[in-house]
Amino acid sequence: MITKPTPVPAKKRTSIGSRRNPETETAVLAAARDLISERGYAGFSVDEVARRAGAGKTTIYRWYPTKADLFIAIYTTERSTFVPVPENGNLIDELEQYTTSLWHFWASHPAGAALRGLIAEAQGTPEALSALRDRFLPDRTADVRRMLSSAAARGELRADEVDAKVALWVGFSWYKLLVGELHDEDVIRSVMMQIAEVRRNS
Amino acid sequence: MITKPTPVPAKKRTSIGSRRNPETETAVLAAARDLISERGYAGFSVDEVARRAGAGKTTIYRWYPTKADLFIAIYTTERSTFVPVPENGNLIDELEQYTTSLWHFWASHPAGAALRGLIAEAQGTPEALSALRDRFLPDRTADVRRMLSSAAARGELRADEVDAKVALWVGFSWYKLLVGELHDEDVIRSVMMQIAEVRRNS
Amino acid sequence: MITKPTPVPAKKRTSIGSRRNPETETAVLAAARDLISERGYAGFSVDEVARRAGAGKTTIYRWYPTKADLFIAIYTTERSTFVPVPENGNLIDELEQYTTSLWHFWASHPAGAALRGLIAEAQGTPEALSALRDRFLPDRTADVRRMLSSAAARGELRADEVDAKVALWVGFSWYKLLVGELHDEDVIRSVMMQIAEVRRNS
Amino acid sequence: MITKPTPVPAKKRTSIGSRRNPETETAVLAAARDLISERGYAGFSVDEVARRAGAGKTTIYRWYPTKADLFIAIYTTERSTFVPVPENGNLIDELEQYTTSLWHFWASHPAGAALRGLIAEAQGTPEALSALRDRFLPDRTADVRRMLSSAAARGELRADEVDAKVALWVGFSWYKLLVGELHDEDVIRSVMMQIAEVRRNS
DNA sequence: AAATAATCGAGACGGTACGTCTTGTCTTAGA
DNA sequence: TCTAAGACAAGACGTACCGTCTCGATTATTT
Repeated sequence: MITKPTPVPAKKRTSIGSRRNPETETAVLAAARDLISERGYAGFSVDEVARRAGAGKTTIYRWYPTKADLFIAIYTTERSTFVPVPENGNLIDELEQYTTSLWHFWASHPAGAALRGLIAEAQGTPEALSALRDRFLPDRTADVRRMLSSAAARGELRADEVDAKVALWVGFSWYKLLVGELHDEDVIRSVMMQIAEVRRNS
Repeated sequence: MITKPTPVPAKKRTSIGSRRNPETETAVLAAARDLISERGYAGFSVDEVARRAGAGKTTIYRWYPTKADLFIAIYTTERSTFVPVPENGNLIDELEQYTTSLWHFWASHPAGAALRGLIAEAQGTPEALSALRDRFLPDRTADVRRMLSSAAARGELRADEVDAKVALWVGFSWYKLLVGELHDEDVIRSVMMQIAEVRRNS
Repeated sequence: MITKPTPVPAKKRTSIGSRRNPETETAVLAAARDLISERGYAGFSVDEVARRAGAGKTTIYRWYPTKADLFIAIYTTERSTFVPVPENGNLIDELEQYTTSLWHFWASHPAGAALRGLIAEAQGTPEALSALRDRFLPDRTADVRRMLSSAAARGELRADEVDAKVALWVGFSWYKLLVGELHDEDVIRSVMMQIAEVRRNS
Repeated sequence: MITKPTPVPAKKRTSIGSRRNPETETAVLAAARDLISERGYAGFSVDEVARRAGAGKTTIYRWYPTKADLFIAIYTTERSTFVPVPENGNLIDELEQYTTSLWHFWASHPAGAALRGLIAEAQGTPEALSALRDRFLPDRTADVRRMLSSAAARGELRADEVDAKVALWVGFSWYKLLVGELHDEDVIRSVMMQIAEVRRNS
């Protein structure tokens, strides 16, 4: 009763036969991106994506059997473009720059909302949880892991600390994303210094 | 879809007048606790809580205008009972014991699922987000903040590090909760050592 | 969600002890009248009457055990004032004037909506049906019956026709009320002539 | 609270694609018919129809946007089968036979309850009122109008009386239906004679 | 005066219906 | 074989109302 749901399918697309139609693929992803950034996790529905994309629901479910898969797809497009991986030999600077870039990316692109959706979804269904943990996380923490490993190789920290530090970094970034405090960039540097700190406690 | 929905309202309760009926309150909370631990966030519905508690939906909505409020209520009961706050003058030990207790609590009580639900809910609705950030978090991080502040008072770390360390601790614990790795207790000690580490980088 | 429901109880009334409070009685009836004329049958609720009247629901239910009773009460006040019973020895004129007055009354006072509500209510609950048939109807058709009986006494129609004619008159008036055609006064005269007609068929 | 709500979906029906499923259509109408005749207007709910029919509520609302539409659908099935239109050249006999058949139909089939529900519903919502007046009535009074017009063509009554007589007939029949006096068939003949009477008053 | 009894407002309560929404499955018809 | 369209069962959402109930205050009558 509230919203006229933007029925505009722009153009008519039809099947191109027994191969996946790339136009449709694009349209679905674009619609999903728009929707998640307009309305957030609540207000995101497969029906609405289909409507906006002018796609059949079946089509969407064929490619993305789980909402989680769809969120991952939304997230993945463009991330590498927008989050450059710095490499200047100074771990703290690298971490700070990378984290800042990432937060900007999250705040300014549908990807942030998509990740929030993915995490939320994972709290409900086991498939989404394993998609998050097994398919999403390893890839997405690779950059930070590499920075830390390089620093360890340079002797700046101990190799057996890397895992813990990665977990700390992911946890911190997610936490700020999930409570909606991405604007709070001032804390980044001091936290990254903390993470970069070599441990001397027994 | 899966289970016979447990229609059994056990006993008949009647109103005790125009003041809140504590029996009903108990029944609702108990039903909510059971439900979230049986079925998780998906599968948790106010309808079902009402059905199990033998309560009217209106009653539930009267007390808990938001699902978030209900989750907080589920979480809050018993937490203090089950998560003792250690105090032995050794920060790392305190953090380790406390975190371990908390993870046990999360893993073994509906509270864990409730917090997961609360965080998920917060990704959808602004009310839930502010409930999480403004009403839930400050209270629930008070213990750790106190431990760290005490340590700072003892000169074991710098006072201006406390906030960052609290955020790191919360982020890390949430992260492990959200990806379902609470069983992975081995990492706790090394991470707590990292958090407890005094920072010497500029 | 739509309407701020006009909560204003103007003044605070309190109990005057172990006797019925006439102020409250007046307030309830006034609120009920206002409500039914503002919102019609749907949109009429005891809750709202209580709210507007500043009365307790229990109080209302004490006096009017059934919604039907409340409708009858709304209807009854003022009817005699507004619907004069003509008496001029000409049956057709009497019927026409009386019917016209009645339709005006129905159209311009809450009473019309109240009767519609009463009839609708009677389709749902047996109590309302018997209130309508046994307590409401006999009284409210007495005037027309008297007109017809007088005409029969004057020899203008047969005595055994009266019942049928009363039923025809009631049916016709209700019908026009129920389909919302009270404005259609042009038909009144021809129908009343038809009703006043003496029957000559065997 | 009274009755075991008969959940029995007998068989599982599934979608037959992007066309309306006639099995479902039948099941919904059957359930609606049963329900209205078992429980009457109060006690009739879309929820319960859906439950009994094993249909989704959305499906029902798709076909019958208004309860009024559903009532009309219940009413319409089978009416022509059960209410034959007599044609023997004698207006009074025709009216009497037709009215008697109709009352029997109303009394013995869900249709009667459905019409009562429709009329009641029309007192609440404008949509239902216009459905009743504009979509239901013209069709359903066509038979009687035809009888009267034929009689007028035969010179038995004046053509300009027909409308008034139709209104009288509808009003009378509804009245008896609405006050639950369909068993009172004895009055039919005398009333029909009255209606059939040619008017001689000026 | 004190005790008793009725009446009041307020509103909590268990139920239940409303009409809308979303999910994931399924079918058709067209390319 | 893939597509858009959309029907479908299931059931949750949050709001509204029903009629019953309990409270504590207020008042009139009885003792």
